[in-house]
Amino acid sequence: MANTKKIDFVLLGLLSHESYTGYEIKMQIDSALKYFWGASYGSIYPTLNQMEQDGYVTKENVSTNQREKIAYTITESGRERLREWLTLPVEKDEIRYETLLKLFFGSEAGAEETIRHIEAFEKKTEQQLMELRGFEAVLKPIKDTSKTHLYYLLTVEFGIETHEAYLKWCKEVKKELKKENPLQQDSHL
Amino acid sequence: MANTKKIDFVLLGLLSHESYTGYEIKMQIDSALKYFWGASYGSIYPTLNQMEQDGYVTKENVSTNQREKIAYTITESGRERLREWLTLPVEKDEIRYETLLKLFFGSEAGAEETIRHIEAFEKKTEQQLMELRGFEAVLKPIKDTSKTHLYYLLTVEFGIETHEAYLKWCKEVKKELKKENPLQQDSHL
DNA sequence: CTTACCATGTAAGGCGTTACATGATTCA
DNA sequence: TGAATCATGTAACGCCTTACATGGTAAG
Repeated sequence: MANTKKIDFVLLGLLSHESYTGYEIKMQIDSALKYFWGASYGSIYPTLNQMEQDGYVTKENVSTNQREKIAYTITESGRERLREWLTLPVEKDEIRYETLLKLFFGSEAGAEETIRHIEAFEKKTEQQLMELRGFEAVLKPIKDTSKTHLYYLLTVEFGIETHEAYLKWCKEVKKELKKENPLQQDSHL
Repeated sequence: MANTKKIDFVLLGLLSHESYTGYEIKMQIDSALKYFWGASYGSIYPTLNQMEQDGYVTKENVSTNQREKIAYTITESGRERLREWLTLPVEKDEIRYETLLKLFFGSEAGAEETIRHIEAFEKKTEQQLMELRGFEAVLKPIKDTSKTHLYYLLTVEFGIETHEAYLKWCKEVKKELKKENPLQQDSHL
């Protein structure tokens, strides 16, 4: 009851910025939203069709030659639905970090094994942080040219702050676990 | 294929620390794991029964008077299965933050509305941070008495670092959004 | 005596990923 | 000419939450 599906609002939100094809929506999700949300084609395309039937979006054939291409545009009714959801309180923020699970149960496998997971997490975090800083560099200069740029930038700043915190934490964890297991050196590729 | 369910390992992991009833497992998940994982009775009880049939845990009736109570204990085979999973690389760490979604699409609702979500997030973060510091205060003095305490503490430190980062970020976001909407004052209850 | 908590479980159904299916276009 | 990318979609199925069902015990 409390938990309604969010995919409708993800699509409506993206389409409130500009018109997109299903494929472009997927690309947006995989770049801009990927640090806090995800979705697959198997949920995007059917939802788009459903929302067209419900009058929240309109579809337009923009095929070039033989390559079929359908652009979706939000309607006023769709915008209203989005705004309505936007005023509702947040239902749930959740994280599911398998890395933390493996750390929590790490005593069964030992410090050495656990350090490996932390180092993998650290490496991934560093890469993502670089990407986020790239977004930041693009968005910061244009943040006053459009509201959407500012809001986008603020979510990027969230990613940066949290990823920096992750890295700081990784260092502490490694230090602590290497006390457990004094032979362990920094592993290099 | 890549994504196998984790509930088995959550239960096995908890039972590797000590024997529990299904009810106690749920309490553990809702206190120690809740910052990075969740599970409901509807998945806990059936999984426990399945794992008993598979020989990963044994059950023991520990009912007191009329109150039925079943304690589960991990077997050597269960421990092996846990250790095996522990050596496998992490498949996925994910976050699903509705707050970030509402911020990303915030331009449709406006700064004032969006600030409300940030303030709600900030308040919840402060409460959770207090709870995490409580855990830290308990665990820090005993971290050398058991490996499990140390690993538990490290996950608590993760919560503390990230929640502090959240709070820092909330301040920046509020500052930035209030520029957008200069009439907005700090809201007080 | 009733509310809150202890305790175990099942059934229905939602949600959404994974895998599959199909075909055009671009580039090396 | 084969691989990568563009592009749309469906079907199967897995996973897990929600809601329901049942009953004991402790405290006020």
